[in-house]
Amino acid sequence: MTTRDSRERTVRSAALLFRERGVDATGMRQIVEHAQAPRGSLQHHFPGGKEQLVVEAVEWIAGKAAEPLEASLEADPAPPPRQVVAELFDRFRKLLRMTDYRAGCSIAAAVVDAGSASDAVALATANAFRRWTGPLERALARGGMEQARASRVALLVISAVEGALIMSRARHDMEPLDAVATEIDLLLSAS
Amino acid sequence: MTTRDSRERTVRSAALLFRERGVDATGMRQIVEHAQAPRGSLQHHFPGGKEQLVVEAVEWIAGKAAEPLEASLEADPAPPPRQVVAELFDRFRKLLRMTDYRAGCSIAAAVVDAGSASDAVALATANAFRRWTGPLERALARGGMEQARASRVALLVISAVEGALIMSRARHDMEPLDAVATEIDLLLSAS
DNA sequence: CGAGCGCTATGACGAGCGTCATATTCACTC
DNA sequence: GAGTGAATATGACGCTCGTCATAGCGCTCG
Repeated sequence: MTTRDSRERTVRSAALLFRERGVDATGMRQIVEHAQAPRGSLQHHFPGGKEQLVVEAVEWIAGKAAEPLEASLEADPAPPPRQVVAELFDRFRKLLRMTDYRAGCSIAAAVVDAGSASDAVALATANAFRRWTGPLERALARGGMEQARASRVALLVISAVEGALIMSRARHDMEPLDAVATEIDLLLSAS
Repeated sequence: MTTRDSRERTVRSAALLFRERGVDATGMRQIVEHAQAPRGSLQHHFPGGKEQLVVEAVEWIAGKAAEPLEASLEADPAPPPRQVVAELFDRFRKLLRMTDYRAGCSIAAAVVDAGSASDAVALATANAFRRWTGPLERALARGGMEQARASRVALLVISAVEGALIMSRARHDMEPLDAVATEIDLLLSAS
């Protein structure tokens, strides 16, 4: 019932707050408050403490973001890679616009703030990125791209998105993300 | 004498610590300790508090990283853009290797941790990125690339570097950075 | 010599942090 | 309806944080 809801809401709120303020600057009290969840359940649901919450938040947001990618992999008339990538950029464009350039990527935040300090977090972030590059790589290969190149291009696309997200946040404008989207599309067209 | 040294060492240490642990997780006491600088001078040298220190650290590291780019712009036999970019990747490869994948980019750390909270930091990070894209863009344009495209490609290169840095840190291996370097070089070859 | 100033030393302040110990309430089964 | 374990409430713990107030150096210049 509301019980499992409250646990899930906590994980979700953690991910949302992390991507705006960073992991370290986000306190557990703020998380449960944002989630409208009881503070008393923190030690019950997350006995592993903040580290566990960070890991679960990373996994949650990774799944959330990987869904559309995996979905388009299984779609009947498989959409061309160009379209899959374009939609990926669109989602981040919308995120930046909706939060007035305040939000970034929760996973990047976890890497920057806690990646060097906790092996568990480092592992979670590495897996999270693979959930993005994996489907993308398969989509590219199925689109006719040589396997080794598909692997590299998938890494390039995700790297470019992550980096452009940071630059657009810093500049408070969409130019980096737009420019990167344009050039990546060009690259995919020339396949 | 040692006086100005100590101030500069503090800024330098701040930048170095930020890129490993993030801005928020790095305390002022740790910074002066790392810099072997007197704690008492903090309020004297940085009356603006931690925010000022973050801004100066961002400016310092941005200059440090922009130096080679600007230098190759003024070199007599101007090196081809491909080489300039390759050397850029090499420097970050070395950084990752030397710190066992613990270090990332101080500027990215500042954006993630404090970019949304402080206008001064946001401005400093935006300017820092421009100090990288600017010379790169001019190098590309001088290499024969159309101006609008040179601007986009410069943004792509820096974005890709920043993103690959994050992914390589998370995975503790060089594959993302290597893959991105390869693909970017391919893109520049096809110019 | 001594006044002034750049720099440093030191300790305290209030706030927030993550964590824990200890109840208390709730839901559900025998 | 008693009992049982999951879920929540509450407050305190020790620690670190950024900042500040206050004082003490060491140097130069009048």
